[in-house]
Amino acid sequence: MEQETIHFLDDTIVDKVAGTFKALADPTRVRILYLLTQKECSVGKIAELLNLSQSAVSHQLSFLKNLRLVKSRREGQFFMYSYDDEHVIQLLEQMIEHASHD
Amino acid sequence: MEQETIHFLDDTIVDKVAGTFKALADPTRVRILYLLTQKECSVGKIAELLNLSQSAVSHQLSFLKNLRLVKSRREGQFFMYSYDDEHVIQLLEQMIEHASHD
DNA sequence: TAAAAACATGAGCAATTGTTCATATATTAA
DNA sequence: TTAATATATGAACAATTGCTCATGTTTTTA
Repeated sequence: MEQETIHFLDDTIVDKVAGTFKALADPTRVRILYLLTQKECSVGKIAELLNLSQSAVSHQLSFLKNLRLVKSRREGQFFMYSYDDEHVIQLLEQMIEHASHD
Repeated sequence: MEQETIHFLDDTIVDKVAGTFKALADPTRVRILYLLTQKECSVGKIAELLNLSQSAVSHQLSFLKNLRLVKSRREGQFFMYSYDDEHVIQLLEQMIEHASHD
């Protein structure tokens, strides 16, 4: 009789995994994060480049910042945003690569 | 004057990326996919092992199958499900690894 | 100091999501 | 054939999401 040992994920891990993927599961956030892989940007610049409202961008950045996927630094009247989780950015880039190849 | 060339993602790519990440953005689907990394399973077995209703599992499998992340084969009265996108499974495993390490 | 610019944030709303419940279909056993 | 088992699926419903709109805060400019 065959015995297979199955491993189950802890709730905290599952929620963290799903929660982080959720950050990548929206077109607007994908665009924002992909932009930030190329250039540190202010909120207004992101809105301009991606053709989004200032408020929408700010809300999404707030979301991403809570998950520590992006960080910001003040520069005069601007807030310059950049990514803050290289591993997650790598996963995003891998998925873009994957989605581009079929 | 500094010039930076910025690349923008096509809509179809963005939607595909976000759509695939959406599949990984729910705790139930993460559990199901992680189980399937270890063992081909019937619908009822998944429901039993993960303590979910048959209907909930079936709906989620239907969702995952539409994205070609899982496949099924008939075995008598059972439908045996397994994963069908090794690359996406790798991304899931990487995120689990990442989430486990802090 | 007053106005403008950049950003954050709460409320509200339509759209989407994940589940349950009821029921339909298909296979196997009696 | 009939009953039981395994799965699929549509409807409905509460919860969540992502946006807009209005407004608040901070910094810079006039």
